[in-house]
Amino acid sequence: MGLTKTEIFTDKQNKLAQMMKALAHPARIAIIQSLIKAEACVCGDLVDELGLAQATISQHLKELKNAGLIQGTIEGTSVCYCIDPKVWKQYKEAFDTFFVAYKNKDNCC
Amino acid sequence: MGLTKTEIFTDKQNKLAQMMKALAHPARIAIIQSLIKAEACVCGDLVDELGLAQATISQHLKELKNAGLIQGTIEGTSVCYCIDPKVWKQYKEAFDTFFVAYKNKDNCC
DNA sequence: TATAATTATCGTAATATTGCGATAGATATG
DNA sequence: CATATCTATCGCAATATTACGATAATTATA
Repeated sequence: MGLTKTEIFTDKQNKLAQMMKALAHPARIAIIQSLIKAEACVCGDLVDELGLAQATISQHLKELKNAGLIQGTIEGTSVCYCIDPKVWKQYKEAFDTFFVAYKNKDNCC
Repeated sequence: MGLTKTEIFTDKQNKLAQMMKALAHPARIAIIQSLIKAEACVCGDLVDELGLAQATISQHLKELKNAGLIQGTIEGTSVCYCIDPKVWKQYKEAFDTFFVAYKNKDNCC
């Protein structure tokens, strides 16, 4: 086992879970927040900023890239990473929809 | 290795990542959505509803309980689970704050 | 072309997660 | 009290994640 049974859930449920997963690590939260503050960033800056090895940062950046949240454009010897506004909006809306679904009705438990 | 270095991140970053992790599985998303729809629920119903074994459901419920998102009150031989409104609100606000921080400025990359 | 600078990838070790059968624990009912 | 019902926990196997050193790949510069 150890394998999530995606086939028994809806596409939306699987997608939302994957979105959550993309952000379910403090390093990736920190990277995103750093990109927001800087509006642009290269991996090297992040290695200095966070306390993780270059290989580790690169791996987290790859996951964020796979999630679609960030894009990287090559700029000389370095890479400029930034947030993808469209995907960010999709995330925001998906999360909003999820959290808005529950209204506290005080009529249970 | 294999151990997240929480000590190099802020409390907020660690907490937000943990919140994301609590919801980073389709079964837990499905459980929450089921609780929202039913306004109350027992574990047995979820076992029928989702296609996972009772032990697995119980494990996911435990994680959601640890995350504070749900509460369980014993009701005879079964347990009535429901969402904790206060914690839900905290989650909602934390997520909102995170997603609102980025404004698309079209002046990068 | 050689060197420096920067990022990606590979390989590996340690830890975490997922799923489930088996079983224990708790409570209602006969 | 014995039995049925329901949930929690244990133990295990399979897979995933995290972290990092070493190294490859790419591009700028001397």
